[in-house]
Amino acid sequence: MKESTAPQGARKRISADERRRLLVAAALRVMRRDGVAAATTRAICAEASMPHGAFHYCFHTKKDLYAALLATEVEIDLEPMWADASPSATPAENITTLLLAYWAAIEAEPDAQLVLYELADLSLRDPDLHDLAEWEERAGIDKATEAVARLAAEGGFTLRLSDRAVAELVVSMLDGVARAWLRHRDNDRARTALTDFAGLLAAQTTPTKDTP
Amino acid sequence: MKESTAPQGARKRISADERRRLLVAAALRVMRRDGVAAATTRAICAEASMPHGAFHYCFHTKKDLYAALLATEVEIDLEPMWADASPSATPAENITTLLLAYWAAIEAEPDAQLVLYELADLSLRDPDLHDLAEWEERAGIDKATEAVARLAAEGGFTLRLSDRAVAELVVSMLDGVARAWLRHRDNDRARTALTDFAGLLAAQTTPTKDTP
DNA sequence: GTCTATACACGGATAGAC
DNA sequence: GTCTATCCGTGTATAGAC
Repeated sequence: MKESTAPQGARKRISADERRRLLVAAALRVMRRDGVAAATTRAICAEASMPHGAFHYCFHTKKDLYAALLATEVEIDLEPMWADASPSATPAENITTLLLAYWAAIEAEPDAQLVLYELADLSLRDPDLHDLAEWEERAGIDKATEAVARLAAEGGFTLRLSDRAVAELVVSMLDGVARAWLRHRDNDRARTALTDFAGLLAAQTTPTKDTP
Repeated sequence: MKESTAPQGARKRISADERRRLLVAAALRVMRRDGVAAATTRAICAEASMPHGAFHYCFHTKKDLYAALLATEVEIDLEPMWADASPSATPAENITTLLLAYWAAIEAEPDAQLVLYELADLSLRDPDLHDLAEWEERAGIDKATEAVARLAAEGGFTLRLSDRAVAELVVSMLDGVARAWLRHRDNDRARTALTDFAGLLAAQTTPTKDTP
């Protein structure tokens, strides 16, 4: 109670909220290293240097941890990738550049990506987690839609399909290519596929008439 | 040893090979119904009306069952789908028709598809299963490549990209769309995406000059 | 409020009976 | 060759100590 008198009394005393944060981080490390299946409550607590019992004090059920992970899950930040896009390049070049920039982020952290997919699979079976995954997907499509709109605007072209339709195709294609890559691990094949796909999209563009 | 004398002795006597077959079938049923995670050795044996011990007598380890499943895994039969393709239709129409026909097969058995994906995820983590999954993928691409070639020939057009490149894109896109659909379960969205994609491919075609 | 030790259930695997 | 009883490890949850 006497919060001002005994600073050393807080030696091991951590708030439940902080513990949750630590456990989520530890869980992610274990999952990336050994897979989602290996991320048992015991393994996670060991990783976080906590007693086993701490887990259920913080999360009550393991599903809650999954939910926290799905909510926390880091999205790839598109912002720095726009640096490579240029108004002087052709639509095909700009689309390819952005697609490959995004791909590089995936390729750089394959384990993180795999965890994402394993969690996604989990959420497909569990009704409680399903809503969360669906929401997450909507957010991804929305973000992609914005990116498509911005790319068209900055690149000076318009697409035959709606921004949203293109975004859906892009997200699905990236998902499919990423999963295929996790199997064959052939960087060139993945990049070639995305470049080919960019070509397909570029063929749907017409230049905006503001530079006659 | 006396194989000719005691027919009634075979009352409950089943060959190990036959048992394996039965267990694989039972495993698939359980997995489709309750998910791969719920397909424990006990649950599988119960489904097959066998004693628990029978499992390890037939498979020695559970991983062997996974391997058997990945090898057995049914592929979607393309053959009947060609019926709908017609030489008089446009390339766009023919591509769309075939893509949607394939999609219908996936949509008709969502649970089977989910199991396929769950097993695929498993194989990504396990080095022993990885090779098997990779081989399976090659086979899928090969089959798709043939289908693309046949479609181009029968539809009377050629594609700007190689048959194989197109096949890779198609397989990845189908994979991505299928997984997205497993989340949102919106049939229209999936069909629209595939139709849009077919349009992208159709734009890459030029008619073969044999009907001047 | 924070933490630990323990109970309980279950899955995979095996030794040994039939 | 077929099957049963049992072991060991592991995951989840809780009762109760600090």
